[in-house]
Amino acid sequence: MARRYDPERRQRIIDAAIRVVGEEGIAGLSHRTVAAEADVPLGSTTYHFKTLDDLMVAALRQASEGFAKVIASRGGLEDPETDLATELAAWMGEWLAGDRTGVELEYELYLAALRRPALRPVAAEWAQDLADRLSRRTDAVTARALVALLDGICLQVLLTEVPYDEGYAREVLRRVIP
Amino acid sequence: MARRYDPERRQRIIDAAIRVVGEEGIAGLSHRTVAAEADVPLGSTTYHFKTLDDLMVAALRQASEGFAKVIASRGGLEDPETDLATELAAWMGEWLAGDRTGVELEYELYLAALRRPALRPVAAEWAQDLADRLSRRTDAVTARALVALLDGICLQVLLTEVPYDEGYAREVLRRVIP
DNA sequence: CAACGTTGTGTACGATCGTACACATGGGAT
DNA sequence: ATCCCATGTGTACGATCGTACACAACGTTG
Repeated sequence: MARRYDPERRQRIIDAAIRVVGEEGIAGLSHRTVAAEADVPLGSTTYHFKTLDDLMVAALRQASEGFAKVIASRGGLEDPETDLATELAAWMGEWLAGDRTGVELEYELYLAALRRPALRPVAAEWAQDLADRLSRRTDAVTARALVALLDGICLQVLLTEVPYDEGYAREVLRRVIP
Repeated sequence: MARRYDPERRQRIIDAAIRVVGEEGIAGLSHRTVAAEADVPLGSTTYHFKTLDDLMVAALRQASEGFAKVIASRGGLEDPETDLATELAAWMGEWLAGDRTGVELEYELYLAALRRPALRPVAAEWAQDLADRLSRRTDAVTARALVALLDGICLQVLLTEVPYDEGYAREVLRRVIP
């Protein structure tokens, strides 16, 4: 039977789920594909996550935390000496220019909340965290508007394959900041 | 055998697909569910649409055209006497307050382009049409920015269940318009 | 050290899916 | 009138899915 003692089994399943979504999309997410990717038997994924929604919630939360760390590590966003619009436009450019799989993965999980109410609190927390962080540089209304505009600009790039235009992003972001 | 002569078969299948996506989401879309909804045999859906992507392209295109008609019928958007930000914020409020299924359906198909390259040209056309329409009231850069901001605000409402705030929308839209 | 509950494993069932294919039918071109 | 091909129908196959369940192993608690 060769039972494996694996105290981090649950975490490894989440990591595997994120890899699966990154490579195949949510459409390719199943208990079986995750089990194969994590190298655990089928029963193990169904034991730790009764439904796929549970698994997606865990994956979205982990993606959100990873995103928050990346944001936090970018000091320029908090430095009052920098221009906020310039900083945001530059950061978005780096993010979109990097690993496309990661960007698509995060947006796909985030947007999945549209049809899956279980994901909405996590998605809301994600957006709220980013807005809170921006609130250190501006007021709350502007912070929310910036989050909306950032999302909209990213979606235009991702959905329509229009190349990212940092100058355009900087310009319109600046308009929103009073 | 009772073969039915049905010259609008293809169109009825698209209509059925839109109803299925509206009620069950893209996850519930299959040749079989659409065939049942359209009251046609399975072979008929696979004949008219070889892949589900083909069917989604047709559905997205039809949704886009319906959306364009709704926009066009709203005269205020073109009337230079009205305030554009106020008009857009009011229109978004009506749209979001109306049939939620329709809103979710349109966004779900639109966002599906993230992972399905076949949908991207249609999604791009959708966004471009709206931007072109807005260009009659403002410049091209502002029009694109407005589309992005509208998308971002709608997503915040749909994903996080924050109630729509028309005053907030009007305010930030106004900032983008030079 | 014994009982128990958590964690892990293997397998099976019924449902659903995309796909393929053989065949029927009838409109329109010739 | 005849032929051809787009259109429509029915069925079957293999793959995959969620779910359930019986059982094994191990850590913990008493």
